[in-house]
Amino acid sequence: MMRIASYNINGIKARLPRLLEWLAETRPAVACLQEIKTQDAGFPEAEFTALGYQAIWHGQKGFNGVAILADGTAPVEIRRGLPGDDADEQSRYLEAEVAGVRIACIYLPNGNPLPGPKFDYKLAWMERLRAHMQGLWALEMPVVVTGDYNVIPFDTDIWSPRALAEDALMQPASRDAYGALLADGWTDALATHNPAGGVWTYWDYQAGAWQQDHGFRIDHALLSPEAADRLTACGVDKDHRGREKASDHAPMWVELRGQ
DNA sequence: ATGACTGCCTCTGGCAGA
Repeated sequence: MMRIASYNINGIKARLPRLLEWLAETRPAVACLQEIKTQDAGFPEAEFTALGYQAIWHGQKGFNGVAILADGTAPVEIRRGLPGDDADEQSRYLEAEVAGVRIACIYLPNGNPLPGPKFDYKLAWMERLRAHMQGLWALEMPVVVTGDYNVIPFDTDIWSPRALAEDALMQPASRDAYGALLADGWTDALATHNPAGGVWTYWDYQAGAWQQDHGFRIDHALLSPEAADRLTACGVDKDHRGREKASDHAPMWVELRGQ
């Protein structure tokens, strides 16, 4: 069994005690982190080494930033940065191989406000992602593309579709771009195992969203057929959202048979 | 309801997040 988790931690410096606690308690084989919000030099590598995890990371000053941690082994880095735009300097993509599984850690652009350049960037980024994922598909190996997609795929993925109807996370263009990935054949693990929806990975800090369970699902794991064939379980570590100084996201994970 | 929180770097207020 191999558990691969994704966690938008909203600042690795502010979150480090919670993050180390989660790793120690749940011990995923692989942890994909988003929004580390630090430059490369500020990444707390030693803290993870002490826990038995080896890491690669792609940081950026103040915003964004992604990392991949592996338990007891070094993630073999394949790529940093999403291809398709040489002018894109935002740290949102990191790809590695761990135990025969290709793992892509993504932090897809939020896209607000819209219309405007940020929403255009989001849609362009999603087109680039689709093109790159078609190359991953062709590898015919287990591939897991996981992270913060910043897309609420269906109305059943939010407590109130009307609440975010005007938001970039729910725009038809955002959903269509996500739907194109599903049409290409990628398996949305959480959606497949929870066809009725109602599973959240994010609760806003504001307006008592957590207390009222006003959440939605934007953190996803898309699996190639070779990975989907090995999918035995998936879930959300919801209780970690309710802890002191928590991220506004909860970790989500998939379990693959073997290795 | 121009609302609400939180983190970052710091022009300690403005930006970004979702």
